[in-house]
Amino acid sequence: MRRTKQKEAILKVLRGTRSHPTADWIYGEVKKEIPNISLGTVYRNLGLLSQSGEILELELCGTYSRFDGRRDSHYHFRCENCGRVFDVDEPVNEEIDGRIARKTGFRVKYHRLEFRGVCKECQKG
Amino acid sequence: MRRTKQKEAILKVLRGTRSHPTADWIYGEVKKEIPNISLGTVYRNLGLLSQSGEILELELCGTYSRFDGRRDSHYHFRCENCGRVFDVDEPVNEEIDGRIARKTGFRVKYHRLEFRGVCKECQKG
DNA sequence: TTAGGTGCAAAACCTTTGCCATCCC
DNA sequence: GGGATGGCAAAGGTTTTGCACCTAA
Repeated sequence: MRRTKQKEAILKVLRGTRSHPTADWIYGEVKKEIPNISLGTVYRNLGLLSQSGEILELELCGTYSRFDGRRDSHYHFRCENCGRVFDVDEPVNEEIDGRIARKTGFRVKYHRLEFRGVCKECQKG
Repeated sequence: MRRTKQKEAILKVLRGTRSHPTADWIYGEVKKEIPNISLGTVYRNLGLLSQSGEILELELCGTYSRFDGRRDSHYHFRCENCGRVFDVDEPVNEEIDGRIARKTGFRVKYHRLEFRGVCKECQKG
């Protein structure tokens, strides 16, 4: 991966905030330093950086939302190869929400836990 | 929320699968029963149903991706009111991935844990 | 009766891509 | 020099919305 001033600037913005910004917000910030940078470049670099592990893309949804008809709380496993989502049969940790609430002062309603990796079928290939 | 045959059909499809489908797949299934249903209706009903808690929308990302400049593994809290994402200072559970891997046969690389609720600032309002 | 729901189509939106110029190694 | 990048703009694909017509309650 080549080092460019655009990439540096994006990284600097990202390291300098704790706000988990969107691509568009990053674009706005970087624009202050490189006025003619394009949004496409921001996206391309975010992709490169997260691919190389230098940054983290939160909640990589695939591209579209998925829905679940189960009403009980449960966890998920997402295969990074085929994109499928499986239910995981692991007891839900009931006490952790309260602990986080006490620690942070936030009102915690519930939590979402998702494992990532490669499903059985994709391991064969 | 009014009961309509479209809503019933969507719910039936969703309850009858374990595949965590996308809106578009659901649309295709429901179309078999109600050929002239529109994709807009599917989206509207999925919204209503998940709002009322009858179904679960996985990975409600807001609409766009968010990025994080931190490289170490950590957890997040997402405020359902203002949409902001915060880091949570809770030690990462290192052993759970192995346990899930043994149990499921999947290769588990890591997990993503996100708490949901209302942040301190939004509680004031 | 009437507020909420539906179909259709267009709009909105975020993200990706093609093309060509430019820059780093 | 030559392949990787950048800028620009158009394309892509999912989701939302406006509007006029229904329909469940």
